[in-house]
Amino acid sequence: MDLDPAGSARRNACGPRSGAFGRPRPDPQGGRLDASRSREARPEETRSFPEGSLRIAAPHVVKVRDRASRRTDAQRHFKRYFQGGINMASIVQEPALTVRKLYQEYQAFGGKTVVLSGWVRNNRGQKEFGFIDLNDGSFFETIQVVYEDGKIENFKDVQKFRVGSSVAIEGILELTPLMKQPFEIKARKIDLLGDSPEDYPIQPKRHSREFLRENAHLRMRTNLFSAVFRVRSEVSFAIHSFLNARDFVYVHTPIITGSDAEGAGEMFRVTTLELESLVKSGAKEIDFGKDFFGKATNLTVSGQLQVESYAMAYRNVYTFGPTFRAENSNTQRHASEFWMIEPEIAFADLKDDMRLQEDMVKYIVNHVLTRCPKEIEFFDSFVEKGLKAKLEHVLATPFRTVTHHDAIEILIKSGETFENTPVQGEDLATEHEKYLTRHFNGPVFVMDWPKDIKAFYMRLNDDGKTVAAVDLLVPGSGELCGGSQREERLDMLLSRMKEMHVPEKDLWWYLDLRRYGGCKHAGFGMGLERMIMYVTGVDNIRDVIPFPRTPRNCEF
RNA sequence: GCCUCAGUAGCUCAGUUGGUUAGAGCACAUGACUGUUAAUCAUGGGGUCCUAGGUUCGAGUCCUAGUUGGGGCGCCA
Repeated sequence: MDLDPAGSARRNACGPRSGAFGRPRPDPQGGRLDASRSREARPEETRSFPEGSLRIAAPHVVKVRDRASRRTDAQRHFKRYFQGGINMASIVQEPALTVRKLYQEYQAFGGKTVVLSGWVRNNRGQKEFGFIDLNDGSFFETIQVVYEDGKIENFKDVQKFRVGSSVAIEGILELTPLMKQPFEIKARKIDLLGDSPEDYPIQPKRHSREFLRENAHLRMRTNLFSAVFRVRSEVSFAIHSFLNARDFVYVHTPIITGSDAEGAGEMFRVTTLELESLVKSGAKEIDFGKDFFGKATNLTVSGQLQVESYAMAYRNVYTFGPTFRAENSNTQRHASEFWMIEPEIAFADLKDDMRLQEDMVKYIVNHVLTRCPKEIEFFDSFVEKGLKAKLEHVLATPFRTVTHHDAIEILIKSGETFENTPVQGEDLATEHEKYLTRHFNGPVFVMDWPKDIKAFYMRLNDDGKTVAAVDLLVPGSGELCGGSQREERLDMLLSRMKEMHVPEKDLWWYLDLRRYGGCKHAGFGMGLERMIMYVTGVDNIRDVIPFPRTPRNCEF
């Protein structure tokens, strides 16, 4: 039994990650680095890190200094929840050194030996030396590795390492305050782990988005998509952390549904019936009683109805998962499979719902600006000029609100010539949304929609003509969120369902929510991909979802 | 689903009113180069011009159909 976390970390670090070089080297500096402290340190703190306390063990392994700081964050976390009896050292693995960590704390690593693994983004060989731009996936930026003839054993081979190859590198980190990059690695050893032959499609040059879409399994190795999908991860995390901090309960609503009354569009049929043999047997009708669930089933188009039932028990809840629409939509803003966040709040009205939307959007924007500054900088320069200023403006400004009636008035009085003439009581066309977001110069809520163009579950306003629905429009992504206060009055809900030909028998359980302890409540759906498009400036949904599914496209 | 534009080297593209052997940059290969950073320079290899049919003495170029991709609209998040 090994109760020494540092010792364990040392062994772990010499495992698969440093496998390229076998055993760890003896400590060249004979020193140690305070692991726990450096992990917590923010860059500005790191700069004033006392030089004397820095010592290093095996090349990239950070050891600890005293008993108080002997545990890593993860170990302390475990300790807090599982007091006693647990062997932390056997569970917690010291994370490998990454390029991200070096960029955060490079001052502290000056002159130290480091070990990295990653992929060659570019290799510029010259007669007696050369430069590899290494990206290890942990950080947007590459790190420059300098190799010299005589300083490494396999100079001639390394010169030939091609773009895309995976390599392991050992070398000394040198601070280079006068160069383009603040530091670089002087290599002592470079090993090829995986070659990348000359037909590797991703080259250090501009590729079209269309080409990269057809290489969706490789495109995240480019600057653009590396940035997009890291932001996607951060946006997702921000959503959970925003709602979790407000004590929302995360509900996993079903993917397969037996109801086709969700009313959000065409659905994908789920079946185990053997369609070929049905066709061959010449069957005129399909007996869904013989299907897997004993009834016709589909992929969900929304978890809203189910999550409403959880809101009637937990008060504040949300779903966050994939959603499927079989619409034959061919636009930059639609996909057949996408991710949606659907918060639902009890004892709340439309105003509360709008406040939540605004807070959530701002929280996400702030999180991405804080956590992905390099990525945002890149989007600002190469994707959407002025993106950063746009996002900062979003944070600084309250969202505007307009009723549907007033929005139509604005359009009518705008003097613009629209292809679709704006008419009171009718829906907004895409060109109308675009005009409104320009007019208000940022996100705008459009509320109180005509009841005939909205869903049956939306609460009828006192005017009897409109419902308490709201769309949040943003420049570029169009409708980012769509929400409403729900109709909690059973009689009103029933008459609306009758009006709109929604079958009561499938939704008996939904109606029960109004019968037993019903209360006013509201919620909304946010398209994850539309949020990502908004914060990155990337204008095609197919470029913000890892493997996009659209009509006639299900490759990968 | 409707409208529209495009498909030429591994990638990004040029290719004139139809005319001889279809070009460039990057990538790749070989060489040069003592600090490059989408390095640079020299040399070289690399093409079913999306597919099928048609017009023509002759088609990368014109016509028809198909196919794949882009953009706009509708449906929505």
